[in-house]
Amino acid sequence: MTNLAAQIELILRGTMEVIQQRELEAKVSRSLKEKRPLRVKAGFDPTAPDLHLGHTVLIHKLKHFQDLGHKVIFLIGDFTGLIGDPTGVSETRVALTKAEVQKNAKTYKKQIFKILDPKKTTVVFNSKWMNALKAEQFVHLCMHYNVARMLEREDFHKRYHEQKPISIHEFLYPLIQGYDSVALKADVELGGTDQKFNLLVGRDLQRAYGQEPQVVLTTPLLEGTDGVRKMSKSFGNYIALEDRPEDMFGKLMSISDTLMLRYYELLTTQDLGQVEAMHPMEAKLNLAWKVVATYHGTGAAGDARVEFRKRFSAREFPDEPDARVRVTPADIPNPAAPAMPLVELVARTGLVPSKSEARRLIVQGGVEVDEEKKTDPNATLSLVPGRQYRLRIGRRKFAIIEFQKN
RNA sequence: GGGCAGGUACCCAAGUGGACAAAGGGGGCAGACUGUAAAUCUGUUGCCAUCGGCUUCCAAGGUUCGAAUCCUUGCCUGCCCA
Repeated sequence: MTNLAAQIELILRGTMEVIQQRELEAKVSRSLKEKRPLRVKAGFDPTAPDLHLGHTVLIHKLKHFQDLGHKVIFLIGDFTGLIGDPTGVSETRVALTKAEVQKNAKTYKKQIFKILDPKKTTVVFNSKWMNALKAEQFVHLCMHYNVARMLEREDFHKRYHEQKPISIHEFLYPLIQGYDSVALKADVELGGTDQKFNLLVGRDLQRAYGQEPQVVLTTPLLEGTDGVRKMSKSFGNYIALEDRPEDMFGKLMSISDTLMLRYYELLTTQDLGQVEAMHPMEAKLNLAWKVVATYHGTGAAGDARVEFRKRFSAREFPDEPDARVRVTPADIPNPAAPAMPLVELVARTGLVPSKSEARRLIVQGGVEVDEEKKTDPNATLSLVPGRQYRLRIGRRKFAIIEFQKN
């Protein structure tokens, strides 16, 4: 097992807040002494997941713990999912049905094991102990927290003062999440920064149940590809786990160098010193490869890399164009001298939204036919039967035009 | 239920009878530059077309030679009062 200082360094890498660092050090050093791994918990609400890289920051942090030999407990909140986390919302969240929860839980499991080692990961569902809890025990649990403290929470506070309804069951959410920590005897719990309150309730409840309180570690929100706002589907700056390998690779290659380091920090276990020593472009290629390999396998990652080199580095025509257009004599007004306006051809690829856009691209020098730039918007391409024409449209779109006699 | 302020292109936002396909910013796209990037600079950003035309400013009506702009109704949003 790795020594204390090295462990702490990796654990703290990229984290927002540790409560308390002293406790963390004590726990780690005791774990070293007693050769007993820490129990590290992270819970996931199985709300409909369109998972993107931003969601994986937490999972990578778990991976760090796993690599250090600690015991990772991945908790799927199937019971809490039925309540709906009130964190950050301004009105009561619609609860999921059991079937939805089950389905989403499955998706989660599939995705996390692309990062975590399934053999070393314990997956638990909190319905297991929550369903077994008797009403009396449940009331007892509620005795350990009070309303005033609940209302200190910013979101509840706001809703209360705005006289918006807060349903009693929403108060139960943090309690149950906290009770999960008791049930699991967690040493450490991870969560996003917005989860801080819920995580802290865990500490209080553990104390109330005579356990040593867990250390709370919060992870930051990952910046999206624009490098500024948090990664989110609604900002369109996200990289989805189910993005095509080439898209994923391309998106990763177009991030800034600064953001690249951030992604290394939060999405890999690679030593950051090493990364900084690399040529930035190599480092970026490496990052893109790693990420794609994680979600699509090394084969796909290799292919994506080759493809990227071709398209962008060498500016070569790719093996597979984005579109193929077949032109037949029926499309030609004058079959004696087969030809078609370039604007028309570009538009027919479907890679541009309109003819106006095609015209614009041509004028701006964004269109090439067989490696030759065409800038005349009124140009016409003579078509030789059976011949293929290679069209480059803009930075990254390629099409093949074929003229067939029949 | 009452009052007030609004709803403009992908987003924010100006425009308050004609010169408006609609300022400005953001974002997008293209070109230059580069490391394939970022930053920067330049151009471009409704549709169709050779001049030019066509459809847009929440929706539906109306006034007018002419409306994003004025009127009516409806729908929606924010704030205030009950």
